[in-house]
Amino acid sequence: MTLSEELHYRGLINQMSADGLVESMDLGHLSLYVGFDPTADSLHLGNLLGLIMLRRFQRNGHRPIMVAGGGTGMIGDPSGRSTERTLLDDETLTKNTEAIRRQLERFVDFTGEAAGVLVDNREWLQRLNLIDYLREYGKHFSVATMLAKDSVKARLGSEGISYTEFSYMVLQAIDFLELSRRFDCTLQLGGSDQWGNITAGIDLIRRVDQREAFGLTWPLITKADGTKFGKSVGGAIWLDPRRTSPYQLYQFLVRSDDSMVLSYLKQFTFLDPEEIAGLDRSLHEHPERHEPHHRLARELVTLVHGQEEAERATKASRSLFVGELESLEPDLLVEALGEAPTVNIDARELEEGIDLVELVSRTPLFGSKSELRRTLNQGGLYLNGTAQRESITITKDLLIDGRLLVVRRGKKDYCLVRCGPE
RNA sequence: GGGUCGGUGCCCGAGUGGCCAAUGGGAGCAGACUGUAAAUCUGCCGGCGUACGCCUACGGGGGUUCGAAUCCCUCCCGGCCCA
Repeated sequence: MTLSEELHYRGLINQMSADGLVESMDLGHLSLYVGFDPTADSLHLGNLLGLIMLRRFQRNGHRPIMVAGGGTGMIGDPSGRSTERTLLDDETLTKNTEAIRRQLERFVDFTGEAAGVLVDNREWLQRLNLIDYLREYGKHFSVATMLAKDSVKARLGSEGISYTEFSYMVLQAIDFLELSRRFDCTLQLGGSDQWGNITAGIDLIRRVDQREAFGLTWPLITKADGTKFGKSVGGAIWLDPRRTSPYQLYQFLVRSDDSMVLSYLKQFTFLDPEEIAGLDRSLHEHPERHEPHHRLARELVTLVHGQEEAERATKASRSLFVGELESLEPDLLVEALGEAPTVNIDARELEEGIDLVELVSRTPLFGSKSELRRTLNQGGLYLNGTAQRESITITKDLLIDGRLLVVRRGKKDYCLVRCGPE
């Protein structure tokens, strides 16, 4: 299967700038880039597809270039946003860019013929001065064309857009031009919301250097309800394990909708079509086994955090959701709940006994005592696997192995309470 | 700068002197069903207290009133129209 066929099969092509792209794509030896803006000090699941795309191309002999947007990040991309961004200060931006660079480094191969490249566009964008910017680049942009971009149109129809954000596409176009000169980069990839920015670059390269460049976008990845993939209620799913633990990432993926899981497997993993077909069968014949879901979770946690963490997350998930957690060996229990939040309490407090509500309010499981009481009344609070309907007094004899309590909210949220001196 | 309409709980959006912690929808949470899925059904959904209750809240501040999200003044912010 050629690269272009594969991308089609996987549902990873939304738009392509020219038919000629297919041929050069299938021949190999292109240099291509994806940009990552440092809006936070970690990438999130939404950025993952860009990284995976670069890998797919690299496997087919193309050279991947990752651009950390230290410069563009100073302006703020209006694409896909209904509101103006707050400008990040220099210090934050530098810190974020550094953090993101470190994450990016782990995703492509920097050796071999198609060795990857990592650059920060601040390198060239910061050197621009206003007069040069307007004379050298601004002159090539038609305001009418800029106004016609979806990202701009959408904003004009809602809260408006500042001149600063309006100019964003020019900066991204300059990036593409710069990369085409430095690395002979002739292809830019991005999510579908990047189309306008990408074509701005293609146009600039044609006007200034009379060269042909290409663009390719992948579709917006959504959840079954139509909202963006990679966001949970609490916010984004991060690639930094300190923000989103491997276990949480695993769980997020395992809970993917049946209706979406196959397309996620195609888009996010490197499994071949036969294997995916097998998982498809499993989904239909034994939906309760969640095989595709676990495979997806396993693959991505491995990709992001490595083999070892993936093992741990898998094991923890299996212990917590298959079979009786409370019959586990205490040590295994601690191991399985290693990813869950843990609170410590002093053994002396249990001498007199402590109120269940009081104890559980110290866990991060509930936002307030009212919420906790509500859940308790509704039978959604479990202590050592048994639903509690009203507050009880906790004493030593309720401890598992004389040292542990397992608190659970609903079906999925655990907290481990350790009791000891400390 | 002038005119005008508007700013309500996580979001949308009713309410236009007391019955308003505030209708409704969405999101969220819990329960039932199941498969850690979807759909569906039920309950909850500002905080604190088991509870009669108290506190905080309808852009900010001030005022009228026994009583204000609702009336008045003022300030801030946004839409539209005029300049």
